[in-house]
Amino acid sequence: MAHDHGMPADLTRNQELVLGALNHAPAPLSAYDILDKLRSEGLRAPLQIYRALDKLVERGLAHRLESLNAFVACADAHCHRKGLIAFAICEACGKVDEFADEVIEERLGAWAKDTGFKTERTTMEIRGKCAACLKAAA
Amino acid sequence: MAHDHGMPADLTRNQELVLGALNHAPAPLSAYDILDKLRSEGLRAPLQIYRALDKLVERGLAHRLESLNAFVACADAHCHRKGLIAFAICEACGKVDEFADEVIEERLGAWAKDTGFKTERTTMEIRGKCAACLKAAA
DNA sequence: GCGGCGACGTTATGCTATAACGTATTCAAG
DNA sequence: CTTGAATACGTTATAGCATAACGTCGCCGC
Repeated sequence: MAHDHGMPADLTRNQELVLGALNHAPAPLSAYDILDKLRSEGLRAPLQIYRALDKLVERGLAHRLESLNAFVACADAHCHRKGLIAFAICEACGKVDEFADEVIEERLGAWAKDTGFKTERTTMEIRGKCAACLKAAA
Repeated sequence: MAHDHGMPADLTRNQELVLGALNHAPAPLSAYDILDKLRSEGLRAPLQIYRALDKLVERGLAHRLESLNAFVACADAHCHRKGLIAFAICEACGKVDEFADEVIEERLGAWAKDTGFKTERTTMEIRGKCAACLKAAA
């Protein structure tokens, strides 16, 4: 497959459009960025975007990056990755790398257990420069 | 000391006021929350708050919580904690617990080394319910 | 003195997100 | 069939978060 943008079949039109926009973007998009890309499709209001994003995030098809107030498509289009996901965000090119680490997850779990905290959601975001940009700058 | 709010002596008036507001708050405050608390001191514009916050965060006296768009005083008023800090935010009472974990730091460092990513800043925020609130709800 | 620097104050503006309302569609139970 | 719940939709208005751009002031070293 040259371009794997397979999406679940049961998305609504708006959800499909929003996910499509995220899939084709090389970097995270804000809700308003997405709106601008989709005006030609008839979308007009921020709420149309936010509502679609809520569903997509809920289903694990997209992620919200808290430190950017922006969104990305899930790196793995097929499976909803379980557990904690970390994001590495390049401040030069904007690309986002997504990874999981069981050890980190286990450490956070241990901390929660020790303190009696009930975790509902965890965000981990690393800002910096990716290898490609470092190389290009050298 | 009953109430340890010792601050560095070289803060400007605005920085002192803002840090004071954060120190006395039981939960994170948004910049506008702070502004409202400080109107009686003569502060009027958001920028006055944001400028002070920038400096405080830069010096490690306060932290920004990305997932809340809000700020807290550093839990340890004296030393600027080094390295990565994780925040556990209770969605019931708003309290924030701040902790560090070398293992996590080491794992992220290893990931960065492997992929050639140069980390500049990391945010880790856990949302959930604290032990006290869980107990109260039971 | 003077020039650089950093903090300050003010106005205006831009970006991010949600409230509140009503409508359209689907679908299953009665 | 039809009625009611559930869900998505569209629109307008508004709330909440953050910064641009300008000029001023006071400090300090030269």
